[in-house]
Amino acid sequence: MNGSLSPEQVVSAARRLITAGGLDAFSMRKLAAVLDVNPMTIYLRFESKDVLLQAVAQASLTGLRLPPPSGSWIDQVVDLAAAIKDHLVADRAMLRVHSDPARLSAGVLGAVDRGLGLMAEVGYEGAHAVESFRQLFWSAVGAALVDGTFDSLPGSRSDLTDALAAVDDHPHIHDHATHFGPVDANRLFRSTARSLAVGLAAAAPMEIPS
Amino acid sequence: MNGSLSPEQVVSAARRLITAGGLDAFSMRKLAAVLDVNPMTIYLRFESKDVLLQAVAQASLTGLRLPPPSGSWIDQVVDLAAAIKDHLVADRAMLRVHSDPARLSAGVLGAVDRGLGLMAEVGYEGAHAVESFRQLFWSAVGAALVDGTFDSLPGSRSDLTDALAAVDDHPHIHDHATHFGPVDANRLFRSTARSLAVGLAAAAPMEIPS
DNA sequence: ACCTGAACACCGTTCAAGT
DNA sequence: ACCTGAACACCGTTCAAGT
Repeated sequence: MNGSLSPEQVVSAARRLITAGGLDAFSMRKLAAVLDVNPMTIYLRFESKDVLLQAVAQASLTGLRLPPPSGSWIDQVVDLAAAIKDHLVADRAMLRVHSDPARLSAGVLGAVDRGLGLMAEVGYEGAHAVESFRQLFWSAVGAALVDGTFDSLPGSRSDLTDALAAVDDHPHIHDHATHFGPVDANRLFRSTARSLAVGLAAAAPMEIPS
Repeated sequence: MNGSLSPEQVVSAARRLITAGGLDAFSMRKLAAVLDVNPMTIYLRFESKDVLLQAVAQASLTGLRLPPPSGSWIDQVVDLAAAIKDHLVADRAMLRVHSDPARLSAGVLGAVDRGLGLMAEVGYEGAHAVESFRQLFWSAVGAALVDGTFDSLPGSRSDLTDALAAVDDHPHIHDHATHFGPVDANRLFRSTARSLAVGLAAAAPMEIPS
């Protein structure tokens, strides 16, 4: 190893390691082993594990691709939110890391621009357009963070088994017990985004374009 | 120390430690020091750090209190979502831990029951009621996870400074640049929940009750 | 200038030994 | 039966020393 270790090499090796083994199992020493380098050599490129992980998180945001616009206004809103969420989910292992990715990737900027455009189409202007798009954007981020947590909070069968024990206090749960199947994260997010889009459209100054 | 260390003591000390110092700084050895006990004694109560953290996460879900129902149907839906989210945010440091809290607290069950009831009020039945409530519930969980990440993804001023550099490709961002102030997480979530509620109401079989 | 080995102050957890 | 001390196999990071 002599001047041959670029920061990009470090980031991409770290990304591979995290995607393969998760964030918890990631360590500077393992990364050094994979790079066939002394652990301390990495510290010549990145001042700490934290700084390296931020670079990794930023790299993971760069590849967002938007689907071509098609369908009704509501369809387009839902598609956009889903694209954001899906991209974030793909790099979910790194999401927690985001404490300061000040610079945004071109992909994310494209999504922001598309979203603002959609809001403008139904008459949202200025701060209202920003506000409306933010609802969509942060819902997508939340869904991405939540993805994988599904089945560990209300909704899975095992939860309801317990709930039925407390059924005296919870008549509605009792009535709907048979309908609590497993959660399809993707389907659920799309229907949520659709409801959100309908709500945004209803409050918009203009009619929904056809 | 002789038979005097209850699992409850361990959980509540762990909770205090995590709330005060965050999950990253939490360790079994520090917990043992706070409890004035040998680190290994904790392992007689909980088989691993992971298992202990799950018990902590579950304990943190127990205290959810619902606000008294008031206002329009939409107001109530928004209030419910906000209550869930606020409670989760309060214990946000522990949220990541949830890999298997199979048993739900009474507080969460109450929220599920209230939500299903609200959906029934506008005519959602069976699986549709469950589906509609899930949109609300998981939005709240997502918002809770996201809370604190605000200002690190699109929306903060520093982001837009960068975005303006790429302005040729992003006309909508350019037009709205001055409206990207800091994000008020709480206000944003409430307006998101409101849009969601409007969307759910619009698709409901019945009229919104007054 | 660039890299490294040894060392420091931590981890979670195992296990043989103590009372 | 209940607890513990020493030990193992790890961490991130510092820093003096090597080339």
